Amino acid sequence: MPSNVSQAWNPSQHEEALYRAWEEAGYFRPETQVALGQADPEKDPFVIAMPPPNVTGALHLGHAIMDAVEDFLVRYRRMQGHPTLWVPGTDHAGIATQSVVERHLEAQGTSRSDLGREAFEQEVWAWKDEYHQRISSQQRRMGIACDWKRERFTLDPGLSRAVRSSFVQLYREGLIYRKHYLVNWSPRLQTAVSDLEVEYSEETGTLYTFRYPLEDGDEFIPVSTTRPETILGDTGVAVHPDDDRYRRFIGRHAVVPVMNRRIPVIADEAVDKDFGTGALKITPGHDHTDYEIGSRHDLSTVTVLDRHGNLNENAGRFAGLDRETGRRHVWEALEQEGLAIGTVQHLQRVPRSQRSGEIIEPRLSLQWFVSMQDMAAAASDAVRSGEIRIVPERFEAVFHNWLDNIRDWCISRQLWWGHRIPVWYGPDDHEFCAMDEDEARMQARAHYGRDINLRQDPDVLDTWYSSGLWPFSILGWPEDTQDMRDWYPTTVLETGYDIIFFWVARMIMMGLKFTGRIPFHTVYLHGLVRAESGEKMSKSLGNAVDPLDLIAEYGADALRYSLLTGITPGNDVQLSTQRLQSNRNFGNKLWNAARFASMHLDGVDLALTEPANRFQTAYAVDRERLTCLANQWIHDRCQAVTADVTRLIDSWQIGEAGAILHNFVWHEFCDWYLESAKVYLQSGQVDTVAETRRTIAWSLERILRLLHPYLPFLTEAVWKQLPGIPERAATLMMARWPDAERVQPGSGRDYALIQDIVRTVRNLRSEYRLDPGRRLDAWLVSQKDSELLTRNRDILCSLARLDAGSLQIQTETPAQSQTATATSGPVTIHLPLAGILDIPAERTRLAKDLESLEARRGHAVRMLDNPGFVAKAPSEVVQRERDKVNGLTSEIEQTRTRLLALGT
RNA sequence: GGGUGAGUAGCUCAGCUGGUUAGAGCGCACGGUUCACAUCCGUGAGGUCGGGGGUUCGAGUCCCUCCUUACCCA
Repeated sequence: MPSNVSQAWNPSQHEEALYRAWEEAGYFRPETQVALGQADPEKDPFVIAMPPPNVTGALHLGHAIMDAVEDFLVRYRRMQGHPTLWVPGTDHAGIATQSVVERHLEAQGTSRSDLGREAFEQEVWAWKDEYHQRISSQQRRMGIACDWKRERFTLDPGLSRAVRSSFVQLYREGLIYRKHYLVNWSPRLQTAVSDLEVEYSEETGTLYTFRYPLEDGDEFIPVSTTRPETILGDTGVAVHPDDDRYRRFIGRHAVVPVMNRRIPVIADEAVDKDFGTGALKITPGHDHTDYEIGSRHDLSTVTVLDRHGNLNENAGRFAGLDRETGRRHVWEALEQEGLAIGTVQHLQRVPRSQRSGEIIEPRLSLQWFVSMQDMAAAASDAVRSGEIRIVPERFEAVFHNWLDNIRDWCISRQLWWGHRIPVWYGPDDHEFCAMDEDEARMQARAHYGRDINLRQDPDVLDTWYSSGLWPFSILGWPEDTQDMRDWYPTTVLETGYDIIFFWVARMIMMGLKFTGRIPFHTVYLHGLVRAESGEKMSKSLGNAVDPLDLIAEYGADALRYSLLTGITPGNDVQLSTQRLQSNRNFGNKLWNAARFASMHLDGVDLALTEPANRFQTAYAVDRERLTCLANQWIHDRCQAVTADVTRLIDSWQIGEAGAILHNFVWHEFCDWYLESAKVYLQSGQVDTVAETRRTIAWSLERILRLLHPYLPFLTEAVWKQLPGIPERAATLMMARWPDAERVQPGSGRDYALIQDIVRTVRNLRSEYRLDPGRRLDAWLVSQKDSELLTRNRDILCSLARLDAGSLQIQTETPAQSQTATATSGPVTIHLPLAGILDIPAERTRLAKDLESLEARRGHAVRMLDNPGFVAKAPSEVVQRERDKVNGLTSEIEQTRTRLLALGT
């Protein structure tokens, strides 16, 4: 790296160019890994099917976290030499995309029905093209290393074939069926939606109580309802069989007010005696619970609302009114007839569309369903047996709970955007389910004995149906492709916990059903990104943040690093600009450390290792032959950090691993090692300088590898400027993740003592407000470590700013009384401060030190005095406490002696 | 009604098999033009780990219970 590079890391100057170079070189493709000989064929392939973002709109931070985590995993495994494939793609998102395009058309003064189906579909395709473009450019700016050549869209021909093929199979097995059923109807979007697409919100409404007149006599049953307009569709009144108040009515008949329809009074245990009046009006056509009760008692179903949610011809004189108006009018009618009892404010659960927020209307209609029972059981088993692992584990309970109580899945949607249901009807409505119209026609000819005109079912499938096939449809299923053989099952499915039912569970069910195998081995669930205010980020709330805005300000690396280190699996993350800023600073810190290194490595010929796989090439440094303490220390620390980071990542603790790297790079490598190395580099001793240069290069290169999955751009930019290695491995992306070597236990002790002495001197300097630039005289008194101190006196002098000429390292306490004194473990430090020293203040300070030392020793002594501790705690823990007591005892002695010397 | 998460420094959060004096970033105080970096350097203050009980030689960490809060399912 030329040392005249800019003083600050400037992401925008490098990131896009680096990405283009990676992509053009084909580094994102497993084929390149193999061709270069970087991948180890013995290792398991690592495969991720990217959760396809909706083409509804641009990505927000919720997607960015997904990109960051998956890219992290992919880069990490690729560096480890696993053949690695990450397949990107997008989802057509039926209902969501259709409604945004409809809104868009509305704004232009036209509409879906004006355009007609074909023209409307063209509009949506245009929308899709635009946003697909936006999305993939956003993802490229994030730096994601996915195989763009394998990119898929859920409406691609191949994926459409997968949809039809799976549908036909389920249909033929009798697992897909069509029936009239009370489904969740979205009046504005004019379609059925699944149970999962309905959200319930607690809202204050009105509970209306009225008299349900009996057919015979003038008795009545008091009944409460939140929806008087549905009285028009009542077909029964239910009470609890054990309810003494109403038992005498059971089996008799009531009369629907206004409509004068005769309906039975029935007994059903589902009635809650303690809610309202304890009696229930039954409207099977407009309420899920009523529908079930109605089915049990063979009640007829009357539908009084049409597809727009307005009262229909069955509502008699109220026909044509909307729901709200109808409600008012019906209640007024009850009041006029003297049947109204009263109203009361009431907190109720209102079903609303997850998409549009409008109130969902239960509505009887003819829909397609998938029978879920067996598929759900198989999915549950796959997780229970451990074949599929969910991280974090607690979500397994959520997963099982849903599958164990599953209901059949309503898959038909009355939309124009999506996979058309592959069923054709004859004139008598006979169904022909087939891969395409030709095949349906052949079936029809066989059925009718002649050619006949067929019409295809107008409905499309729920988007999640095609998403459920994603992990294998993207690899070419149902064909027996090479990709299926090479890459299926995939390895990790990474996504947010909010779609565990919608998507994860369905992929497992459909994967097992259609491929006979699990679709992935591990499910890793990340938390949701919340706005700085703490609320959920969403487009409808208008608080969605475009990752590109943050990237423009802080760089992609800082954004990625913030997302990766801010997270714990399954927990939400609140992203603050402060965090982004500090992580941008971290990048800059590393950049400058590299800049410093380059000043000393420029033009230096560094020996390289010659590993069997050239991607493992490192700078040749033999730990055994290192002679300088700081060089030994940083070498050992790099090994220990490598081990820690690898272990943490392997146990999904990506955030913790990142935090360790941050602290290591900043507060060990930069603050201590490089500062120590400066001393060696200026020593003028050829061997010391050479060893230090090698060690700087080796440790910096190690750090770049460890940080690459977090900060791909910065690390690559720096790494490419290093001497020697890039010529061998071409890109840091492909450089081998380092194996950690074992470190001698206790190896860090000597350097830690040096650090402690330096800190103690700095502390004294600060307490005495000594001029920071002034070189201090000092005496270091030590019984056993004087050789160590002597050997490292240059480092001590430089880091603690001691005067080299007057630094004394000795075994005897000096007689001088005008000194500030402190202990650093076995070393006592005296700073002669004749004329400055404030003896009473010094005495106070030492007394405080003494107090703290004694408190710590007291704590340890009490532990050792406890026979249970000595007998039961592991021996190394006990030994540690013993060593502590010994060390503290001598420090206490030193401090006491000093206090005595100061007099009283 | 059932379930899950969160509650640790002023703020945002780590702390995963129980074991030094509980950490980080930001903020705060004091001091710094040390030739990689002011997107910086040095020093420091600040916490009864939500309350109570229990298990244990030892609990932020395990168990019970309660409180606050967010979310999921019905």
